[in-house]
Amino acid sequence: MPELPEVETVREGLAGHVLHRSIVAVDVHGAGLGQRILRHQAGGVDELRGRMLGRAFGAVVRRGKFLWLPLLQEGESCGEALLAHLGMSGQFLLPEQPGQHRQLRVRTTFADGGVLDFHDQRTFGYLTVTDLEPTADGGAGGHGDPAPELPAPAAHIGRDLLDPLRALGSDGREELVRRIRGSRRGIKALLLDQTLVSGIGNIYADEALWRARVHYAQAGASITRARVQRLLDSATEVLAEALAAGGTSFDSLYVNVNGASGYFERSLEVYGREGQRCSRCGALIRRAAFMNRSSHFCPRCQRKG
DNA sequence: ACTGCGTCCTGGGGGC
DNA sequence: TGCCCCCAGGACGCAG
Repeated sequence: MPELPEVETVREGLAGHVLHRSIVAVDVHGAGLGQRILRHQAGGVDELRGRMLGRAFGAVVRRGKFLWLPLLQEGESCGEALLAHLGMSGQFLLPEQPGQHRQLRVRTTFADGGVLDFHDQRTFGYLTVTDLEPTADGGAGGHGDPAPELPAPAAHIGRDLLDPLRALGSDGREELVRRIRGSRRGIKALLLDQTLVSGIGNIYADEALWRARVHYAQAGASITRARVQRLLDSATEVLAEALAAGGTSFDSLYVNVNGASGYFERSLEVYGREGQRCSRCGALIRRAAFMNRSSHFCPRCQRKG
């Protein structure tokens, strides 16, 4: 399941291959499922083609789990970008020998004959060309951004923990801690709230909570400032380590742009390890429902205080 | 304003 | 062997 480390791995893979190549065709595959990928494009594939053909990608930018590729017209920015979200199972693939595949949904063809394919089994992902607008929070859009602009549909997304500016401490870490401690919601709901801090999904939320020894249902307002800081540090560390490993390919729905799996799954301490022993204390890892999702945790290390 | 739950979707796997 | 049901969950819309 693509979260920040997986999306960043894809961003890096795309950035090395798709820039400054003229787009000559955009085609939808898979009947209704391909159309569903374009559900946020009001004018459908016709509008998508109208805004992509003859142009080229100038960059590949990511904030949280959102990816976008600013478009160039005659080598100049045109204020528009192809916005992509991978959802649960979206994949960008750069096949050396373009062929058909059951889950191929949208194919972009470049003038040199190369293609960029978007695959998606569950079709929670989407592609849409949208206008760029200035960022409201003052920073750059995110990783890989050439300008402080965001696609309109992603403008509400918060900065992520690997954002270069956040890492420098020059922005909202204190504001984030304050907002977490001002909420009565369970801490895992706060970690997953993409408007507060983006990029964290179910796997890395569980892993960060285990590292910081925090129970998923502990109310934000009941956690000390120091513990919230430690939790954010843990989340930052696990995201960075997973990125270094190329991401987590837990259920094979995530691969990089060359079709290769990431290998962070072997480093997971709680996610998918129900019934196995906690590496820290030996207690049996449990799985429990929270927010209609599975939460994996150590009942001894992570107690609700 | 804030919170939480239902919905979308496919394929793999377990149970009978 | 085959079939049915459940489960995985990111983001958003809506109800209370």
